[in-house]
Amino acid sequence: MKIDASMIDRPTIGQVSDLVGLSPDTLRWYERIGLLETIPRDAARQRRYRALDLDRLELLIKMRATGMPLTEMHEYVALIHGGPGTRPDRLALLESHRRRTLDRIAALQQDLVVIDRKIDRYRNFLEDDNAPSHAG
Amino acid sequence: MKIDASMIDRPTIGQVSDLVGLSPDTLRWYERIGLLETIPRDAARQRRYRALDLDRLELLIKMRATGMPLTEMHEYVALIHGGPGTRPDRLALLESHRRRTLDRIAALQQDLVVIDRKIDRYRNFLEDDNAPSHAG
DNA sequence: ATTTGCTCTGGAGTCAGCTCCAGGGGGCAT
DNA sequence: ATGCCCCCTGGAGCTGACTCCAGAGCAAAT
Repeated sequence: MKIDASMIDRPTIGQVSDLVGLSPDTLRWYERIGLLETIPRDAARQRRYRALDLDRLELLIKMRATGMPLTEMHEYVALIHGGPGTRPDRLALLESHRRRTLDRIAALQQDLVVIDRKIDRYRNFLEDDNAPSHAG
Repeated sequence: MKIDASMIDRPTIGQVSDLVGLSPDTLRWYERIGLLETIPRDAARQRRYRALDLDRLELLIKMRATGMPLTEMHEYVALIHGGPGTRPDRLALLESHRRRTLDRIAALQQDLVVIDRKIDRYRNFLEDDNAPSHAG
């Protein structure tokens, strides 16, 4: 196999999959539903991802990881398609997502308090089992 | 309607729903799949939740809120059914969930970094738009 | 006595987000 | 030229977690 620039710069779907941790099926599916642009194909009609596709993908993955629903990612992509004039809207969308994520982190910490209380109760049970009554 | 102790101590499904924020359908469904014990019924065959049902429910809700899948909640309930001898296992389950939740919080914060970078880029775009070149 | 409102059961439907599959290449190692 | 491995498309299938519905009961209000 001859090595050319496209091999280095333009990974195939399997390489991207290994790189970012999404399955090839998921990558194809993101493209189908319009989260990614149509990825350019090589002579054999196989996908070759460009740097800009990977950049978009990185952001999408972080959005997903922080719990943004696909519908909202769709909105974001639609704004991109709307051109530079939509930058304030994109900023607003990201800022509001950021706020929500911080709120969710705070909520998680609160929820953990209840679980921690339960953990403490179980720890006490176990202590009592090991030292049933040192005054008996 | 005569007010008796059961009205105060034993809320109906609607009252519990208002209290905890799960729909009556979801409460019935949690019972069906065995996350909650069979709730005792009153003379009219309607559910009357006891304090211990509500305690369990509170924990389940916090488990869900912190992302524990139903299957693992099932395991926890199965351990309860296994009697006091399973307390070490229940503790282990809760502790491992606690760890995972802390890890997830850390991951969320990391993921936000990428989003924050994007936000900064958009902020810079907007600044440039407002003051295109102060040396022009 | 009829309407209103909550509840019941059991089963079906929904939605998000993937995941799998059939049927068909291309390219390279043996 | 025969595997083998990865890739293609389009559509179907799956899982988790609910959510809705039909058909019925009881009880307080009008």
